[in-house]
Amino acid sequence: MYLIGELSKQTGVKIPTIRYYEEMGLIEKPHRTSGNQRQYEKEGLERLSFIKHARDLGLSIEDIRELVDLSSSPEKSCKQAHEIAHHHLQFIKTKISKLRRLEKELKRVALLDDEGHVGKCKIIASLADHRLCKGEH
Amino acid sequence: MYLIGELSKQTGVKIPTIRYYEEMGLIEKPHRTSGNQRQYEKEGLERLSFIKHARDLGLSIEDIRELVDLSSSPEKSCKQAHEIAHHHLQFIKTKISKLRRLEKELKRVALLDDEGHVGKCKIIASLADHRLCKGEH
DNA sequence: AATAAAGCTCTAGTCATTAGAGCTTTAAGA
DNA sequence: TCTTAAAGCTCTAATGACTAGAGCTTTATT
Repeated sequence: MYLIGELSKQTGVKIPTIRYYEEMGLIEKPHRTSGNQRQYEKEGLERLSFIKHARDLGLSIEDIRELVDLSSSPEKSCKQAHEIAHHHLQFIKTKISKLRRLEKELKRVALLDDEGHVGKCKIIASLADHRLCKGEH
Repeated sequence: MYLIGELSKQTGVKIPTIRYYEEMGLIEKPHRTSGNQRQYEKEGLERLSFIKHARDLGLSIEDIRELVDLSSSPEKSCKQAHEIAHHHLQFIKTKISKLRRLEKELKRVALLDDEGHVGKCKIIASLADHRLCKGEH
């Protein structure tokens, strides 16, 4: 039995976000007290944790809605859940490799200054000169 | 000399997005033809490519504005440039390590299905079970 | 000269929140 | 019991980074 503030603390999801999820139909409308305040049960906490977890992993609300819907019809759902997870894994992998390339490029740029103090600033020149990393991303 | 459509094709940035970047001050206002159409030079193309790359890598508009300002204002000191470059390098490194953790977890989640078709879908169960990755995100 | 394609501005919509105004309910102390 | 303070409520509007559409003008081609 948690009020929204407690639920927020437990899950790390901010209060307006919880209400937004409710409006979006991601979480069930909770029971209200006589004074109209939301009152959550353990299941509400669990579902919100699930959503938080999936959001942290970068899944979209729609992805999550799919997963949530799927979890209520478990017999034909695993394949689809697998697809969603894999699709997202691919997305993350691409992102990582792109970031590695930028890291390399930024390192190159940042290190220039070690020798660059003799003449003009080479960092700026290098940032402006995009040819050096053409085609890499 | 490109019109906006050509620039869009060359860079992969959609036309309204180019105009949006202009409004945001990320790219310079280009010369207009007698008929008021935007006409870009090589430099315009290069800057937009740079922005596209940085966006693909997940840098925010504000991050990019800093880099762009840096690259187009040589009066700024080399020290400042060095600081900004390093700051972004740090930013990228953090981002990479965060994504690596997500990758690991998603792999764990996605691979579950290899054995999971026997019983209930373990992907959903795993996403719901936050204990398995507590503290990681 | 006519038509299609591409350009223009301006407004409004998207997603996933987040912030604020202005009110009510609840818990705790005097 | 009365009074605050904290926490709740609804509703509206803003954020960031686009994206789409209406309704018009310019340019290229036949």
